[in-house]
Amino acid sequence: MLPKENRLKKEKEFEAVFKGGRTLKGKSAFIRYLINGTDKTRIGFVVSKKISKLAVVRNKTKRRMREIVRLKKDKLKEGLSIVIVSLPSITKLTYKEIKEDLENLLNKEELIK
RNA sequence: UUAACAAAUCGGACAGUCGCCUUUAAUUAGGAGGAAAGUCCGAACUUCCAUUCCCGAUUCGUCGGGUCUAAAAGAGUAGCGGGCAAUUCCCGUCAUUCGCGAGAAAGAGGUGCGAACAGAGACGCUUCAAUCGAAAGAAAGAAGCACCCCUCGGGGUGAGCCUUAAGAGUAAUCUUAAGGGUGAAACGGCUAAAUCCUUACUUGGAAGCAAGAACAAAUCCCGCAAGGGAAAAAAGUAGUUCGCUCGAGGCAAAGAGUAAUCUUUGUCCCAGAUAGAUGACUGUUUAAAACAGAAUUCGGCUUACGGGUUUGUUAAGGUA
RNA sequence: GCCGAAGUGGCGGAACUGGCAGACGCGUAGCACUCAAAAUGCUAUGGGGGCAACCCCGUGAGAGUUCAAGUCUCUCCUUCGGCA
Repeated sequence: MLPKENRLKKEKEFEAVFKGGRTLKGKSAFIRYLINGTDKTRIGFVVSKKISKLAVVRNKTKRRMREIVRLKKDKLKEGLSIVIVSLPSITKLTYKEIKEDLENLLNKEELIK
């Protein structure tokens, strides 16, 4: 789990990222990001009911993504707003496969320090 | 021993590293379920509406605050008795059906309207009729009980039904005895959880924690300003806090009761988030895997579920 | 999270208080008209069995009540809507 200051929370913040952000696409998820003008990097996760009807499965995928991002957090640039939206195929992948995929996305030049 | 039946119960553990939520002086303490699920019933709680009474105001029309749930209407329940805050729930019991059995299933008070098609006939009476087929049988929701005897048309016995009495039971009901009529018309055998009337009992209604309560910006407007915002509009908005977890609570013992359940005493505090906290990795245990994630809170019901454990009972077989 | 609604042929959409499911419209196929087509008219149109008469199964799925269920009751599935 991420500390509170690194979480994206407000409806408006999500809207801003979806409106103005740039997109990167992977196998398990896609990422939209935006420079928010503060010195904190904030990250939000989206797992819709289309991924799975079961709350257990949705919680699990969210927690896995959070864990991956938590371990990667220090290497990211500051002052970004990032939203990670999961794709339906994510439920078929193992933890290691998701980790590889997300790390590939986060290793792009614009995001890394 | 095998096969069953009925209950109860567990829902991985331990150690380490890195994180999250609540909490604390403190890495101090705690951190998803038996179904957290479906949202099918019921209750608590809150607001609104209606009603009763009281107080205050009044332009006598009503309005505001508090309090109560009387009547009617409406709603609910329906073998009988009990339990519960309450229920479509639970326990016991009764009659019925199923099973060799342990057991299981299910139960709508009274009266009437309506009740397709087929059929002589669908329940009150009268009248009519006595279906088709050699038979098995067919048609129907029903086709008119069983056995015995003979001279084939009757007779007898029993069951069923009705009445009365006695006994058992809180009651539904059961048992016994006596009497009665009855085999072609006495009795029994259909009628829904939908509609109407009615009986008994119970009950204010509706919406839901996104219920609701409190505090309350910026900007904007008025004003020279302090300040104000019921002159108009922004705004009682964004946001924050409360509601939010000590409860019809858990555990243990004693007592009442066939039981559901209740009473008393002792003891414990056991999630409270708000883009929403339980995760990731490693080791050991043979293997760690089922269904599945709290969102106002409880009580039920229902559905999903890998693998176990315990208790009681029944049937059949074996041994002593 | 809480509350509510719906599901019927290939499609839309009827079926009133339980009594012959599929009215009506669209579409599709065949025939007629035409040199040809359109338009129009007529006929057919859920599935299976049977020479035929006819029989059986079909209203999202599964149970129940009833003589009889698209309709009433319960469970499950899918889709849609409202509430800050």
